[in-house]
Formats: sequence, structure tokens, C-alpha cells
Amino acid sequence: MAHERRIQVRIIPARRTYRLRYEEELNPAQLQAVMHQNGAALVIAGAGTGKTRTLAYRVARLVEDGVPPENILLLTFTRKAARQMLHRAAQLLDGRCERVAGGTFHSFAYMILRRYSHAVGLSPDFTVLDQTDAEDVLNLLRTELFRERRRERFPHKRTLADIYSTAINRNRSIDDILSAEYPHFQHLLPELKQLYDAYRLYKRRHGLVDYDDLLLLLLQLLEEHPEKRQQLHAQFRYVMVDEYQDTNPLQHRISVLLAGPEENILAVGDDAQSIYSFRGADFRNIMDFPNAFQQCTIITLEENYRSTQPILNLANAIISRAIYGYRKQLQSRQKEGPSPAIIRAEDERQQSLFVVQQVLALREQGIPLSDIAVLARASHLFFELEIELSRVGIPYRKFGGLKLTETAHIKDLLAFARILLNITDTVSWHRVLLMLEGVGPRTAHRIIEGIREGILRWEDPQSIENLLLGISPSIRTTVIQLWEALCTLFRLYLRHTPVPELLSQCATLYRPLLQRQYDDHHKRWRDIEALLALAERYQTLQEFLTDLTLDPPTESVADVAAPGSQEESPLTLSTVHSAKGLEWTAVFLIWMTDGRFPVAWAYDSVEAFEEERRLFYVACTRARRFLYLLYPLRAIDHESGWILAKPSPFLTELDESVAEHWVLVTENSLGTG
DNA sequence: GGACGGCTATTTTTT
DNA sequence: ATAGCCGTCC
Ligand SMILES: Nc1ncnc2c1ncn2[C@@H]1O[C@H](COP(=O)(O)OP(=O)(O)OP(=O)(O)O)[C@@H](O)[C@H]1O
Repeated sequence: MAHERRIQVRIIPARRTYRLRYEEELNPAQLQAVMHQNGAALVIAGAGTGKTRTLAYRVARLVEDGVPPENILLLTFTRKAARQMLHRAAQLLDGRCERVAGGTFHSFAYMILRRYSHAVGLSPDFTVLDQTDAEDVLNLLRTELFRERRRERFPHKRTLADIYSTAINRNRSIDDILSAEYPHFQHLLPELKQLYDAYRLYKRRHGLVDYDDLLLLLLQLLEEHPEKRQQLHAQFRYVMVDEYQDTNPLQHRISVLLAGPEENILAVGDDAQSIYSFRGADFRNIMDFPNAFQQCTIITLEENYRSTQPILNLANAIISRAIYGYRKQLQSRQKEGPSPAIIRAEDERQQSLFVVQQVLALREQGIPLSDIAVLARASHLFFELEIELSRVGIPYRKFGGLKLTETAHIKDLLAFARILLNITDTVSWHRVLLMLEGVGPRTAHRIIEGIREGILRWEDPQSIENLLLGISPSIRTTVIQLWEALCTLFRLYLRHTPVPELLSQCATLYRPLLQRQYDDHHKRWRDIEALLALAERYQTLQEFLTDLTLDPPTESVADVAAPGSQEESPLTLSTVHSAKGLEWTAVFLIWMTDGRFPVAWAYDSVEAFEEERRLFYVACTRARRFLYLLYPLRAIDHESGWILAKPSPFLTELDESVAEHWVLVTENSLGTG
């Protein structure tokens, strides 16, 4: 063996191999965001550029890299969005991704506050009030505080809630908000402050927390309890936030604190899609995001994968007129496609007829109803169309507007359940008492005074007598009957009766009252049955009620399924707000008239007007291929009957070239007239 | 005194 | 859907 060849072997540094082919599924900028390691990063990009997709892949990538899913936190705008994204990641990789902590700021806050309740002075079983619950509390306190006085106009309960909420979310005083937004109520400042104090006291006494408190208390926990903050950093080593343009100042500060010294936070958003300023959101948060950290990688995504270029040309034209924000131009590889159509209808009915006709035509072409959406600025603008859809038998689902949990009959039913959880829940008592025949605000108030004092006790059924002194015999009997029924329910509750069973007992008690109160009780009873079905999955009443407020069933009450079409997946009707982040092959946007979109009061301020414009931009960028913008020329006005409507300025300011203009004419069919 | 029916005018968007 | 207002009834 004279010549022995010596071959040197060396260790090649491991090239990380992934199960997913990220570089094939993502463009270079998306890939950069997905592979981003440590430190803060901001992905700022226009509609349809794959921000959501990027987040899903980043979850998968982190998990693949061995980050325990529990150490990842994904904050999104709705809980549904979080679920879908994690589900997507799980499909891409494996089930571990479902274990990632995900939800809204509010649901995350709830989870953390449950864990550290004592640190912020809460009892661990605190309850969350939704918007309408908060309004009900304010309403009750208002009548109690100012019962004898004041004939003059007091703000609507909704306005009250809005004033207080805006003050908190924007970190301003009530005085500031009044002078900025409600100057006509400025003289009521002392009363409004008094009411606010009463509201805070009420919440504290009853262990209640509203949406704003969730954020406020989480922030307080992070700021004032360094050891808790460190525990949270240790747990959530990678934080991701979607839709950052719609965070409010509280959420922004929470995000920064959650990122901690390692600054492992990745935020995603589009300043041109900021549409929640009425909730305190401020698109400047996304602009300021990089400044909050030592170092921040900024990634922009340029290519739109959703829509055809004609649709993007229109979207670009809309946003190029915006006063605020970064300029950007959306570009697509799909250069060809039908032009968006701007369509003039004579009136609302003709608008509905066209939508129905065109939906059917698209379905003929093979586009399923589930790939089509009709959008509008406000949910009541669908009423007429809904009638027409039902008549023709097109199944649809409606999102946005009045939610199931906000309807009077569902709130009535839940009031019974709430009394079982907390006998001093005076708001629920108020609701329930007013349902009884012969009981009005005055009697209810007298009874509730006693309940507030703690006179009524489950252990002592006779205690009700003390509340009924001086009340007429027939009303006494009614109230006592109610109380006895409640006591029976309470015994069931103590025996850990399953939630659906317990609620169904509440419903049995409620049913005659429902029938007495509402002419359309059949329809309402179906809603109650729907609610009972939702309760099936829950172990405790607490959990159920909390989920109803933190993750309310978004679908509005829609019950149309024409015979024979049960199998077909339905058409979507949605407010533009609720359509955020979603996409459809064909999108109709109805009621593009001046005063409806933009809403009339948006003319009061540049900020409001600009937000309407962004909202319009969001609406148009939901469409993949077909976009129809409709405006009826005539509308009904309360005072003058028919009035001539003008098309939205957002339409008239557009260049002729970005859309086709259609005019509808109704065929005079066979002289039936 | 208080409940209640019937009238009118006003109603955005949502965690 | 909700609030305020007013007349009527118990
Ligand atoms: N690299 C890619 N290759 C193929 N399809 C992509 C790619 N990136 C995104 N898409 C597709 O483009 C569409 C829009 O993506 P996505 O919803 O993630 O965008 P987005 O930026 O979150 O939009 P928006 O801001 O409007 O919510 C989706 O159908 C997505 O699957």
C-alpha cells in the first residue's frame, strides 16, 4: 500500500433544515419576517400582502425551532382571528401550534388578571361587563343619582359609556373629552364626574370589570409589579401582534412592556387600515412602534396576492388622496381582471334587485355563495336586501351590528343566571323585576334598595318579606312567586347542575314573561334555543358568561335558509368593520351615497372623514376579482320623504379610468306595471 | 302614585 | 331598539 490517500473529514456547520419549505411558500420579505430571530420587528404593509399569512408561518417556524408553544403569545383583533391563524399554523406543521397562547388583548388581560387578581385588588372570580352591560349599569346609576332633579337633557347611556371609555383609552380626562367631542354637554361635567365615581364604586363593590378595566389593570400589573412582569417575560418569550394600526395607547404600552428587555416582539399592520378610532385606536401607534425599542427591524411587503390589478388601481387611487400615512402602491401579478363597477341605482329596491341578480349570475359562473360578500357601512343598511334575499331563497349569514348577546331577550334570560351568581347584582334584578306585570321603575327601585343593603339572602327565603313592605298585595304575590322560583334555581345551581340544564330552567321561568312582553316571541325563543346550544360546551356558568362577553358569537341574528338550500354554504353580509382581514372573490359595497358612506357626521372633523376613507379602502381591498360599488339615487328622509341622494365623494373624486360606470334600468316586465 | 300603552324622533362601527 | 312625553286606568 504505497499510496494511501488521506482525505480530511470535517464537520460542516449544521444548516438548519425545516420541515416546511418556507422559501417556496413566501416571498423574500415575508421570509425575512418569518425567520426574524431576536429583537423588535415591524411588518408594515398594505392590504392583501400576506401579513396574516406571515404570522401563521412565523408561529410554525418558531415551534419548529423548538420554542415551546406556551412561550409564544399571539395577540389579534378578534379571538376568532387568533384561532384561525393558529389552526392554519397547526395544519402547516402540527398540533403543537394550537397550544400557542392566542387571543385579543382583552382576553389575554382576563387570563393574566385571573392569575394575579390579588395584585391588582380583584377577587379571583371577578366578572367582565360587556359594552351593553356597562351601559345598563350607567343607566341605572344615572336614574338613581339624578332621579329627583334635572329635566334637562342628559347624555344617552351609549354616549356616557363612550365618554368614559374614550377618556380611559386615550388617557385623557373627562373634561378633555367633553370639550373635544361633546362641547354641548360641558356644563354637565360635575354630574358626569359624579356618575363616573358611582360607576367605579359599583364595579368595585360587585367585583365587576369592564373592557377598559381589563387593559388598565393589566397595564397597572405590568408597571407596578416588576416581579410579575418578569414572570410574564419568562413565559411569553415571543410576542406577536396583528393589526397594530388599531391598537389604542393602552394596548401600545402593554405591548412595549410585554416585549421586555429582550424586545422579542413582532408587530404587523397597515396604517391605511386603521378604522377603530372610536375605540381609542390611533394609527400613530404603528408609526411610533420602532421608537419604543432600542432597535427595530422594519420590513415592508410590496406584493399583493389577493386582488387583480384593476381592483388595486382603484384602491391605490382612494388611498393616494389620504392626508395621513405612508404612501404606498399595491401591485399584483394578476394584471388582468374585470374593472370595478360603479353602479347607479334609482332607489334602494333597484339596488337590492341588482345585487340578487348579480349574485345569482356569479353563482351560475361557478363562484360559490361563500366566496361572495355584500358589505355596507352600517348593518341596518341590509334590511331591505335581506327581505329580497329571503324572498328569492338565497341563504346568507350576517355579521356585525346587533349581536345575539345584545338583544333584549337574551339579556333578560342571562339576568336570571346572573342573579344566581350574585344575589346583589342590582342591574340584573332591575331587568327581572321590570318584566313582572304591575312592576315599574318605582317599585323596582324600592325593592332594589333593600337588595343592595344585603337584606335578601338565599338561606332565608322569608327575607323577601322585608323588601315588600308597603307594596300592594297583588304585586307582592308576583314578586314572591318569582323569588321562590329563583330559590329553586339556586338549589339546582348549588348542586352543580350542568350549565345547559340550569339555563334551560331559567328559560322555562322566563318563557311566559317573554310571551307577555313581545309579539314576536317565537323568533326570540329560537334565539334562546340557540344560546342554550352554545352553553353545551361549558362546565361552569362563570366560564360561559365570560366567554359570551370576551368572545361573543359575532353572527347577527339571521335565520334564513330557504327550503332545499340547507346544504349550500351561505352568502355573507357584513359591516366593513367586521370584514377586516377577510377576503372574497366578489364583493358588493352598497349604499355608497353621501351621508351614508361617509356618514354625515364625518364632515365634522378631518380625522373622522379620513377614517371613513380608510374604511372605504378596507372595503375595496377585500375583493379578489369582482368589485361592485352601488349607490341608490333616491333615499328616504325622515322629514321630507323622498330626497335626492348624491353619490359618495369617494366615488366622484375617482378618476374615470379606474372604474366602469353602470346605470340600472328596471325592465317594465310584460306590462304588469 | 304608579304602571302602561301609544305616540314621536333618533339609531355607526366593536373588544 | 330606546327614550321621552302624555293620557288613561288601577
Ligand atoms: N407568498 C404568497 N404566496 C401565495 N399567496 C400568498 C402569499 N402571501 C399571501 N398570499 C395570499 O394572499 C391573500 C392575502 O393574504 P393575507 O390575508 O395574509 O394578507 P394581509 O396582509 O393580512 O391582508 P389584510 O391587511 O387585507 O388583512 C391570502 O389569500 C394569502 O393566502
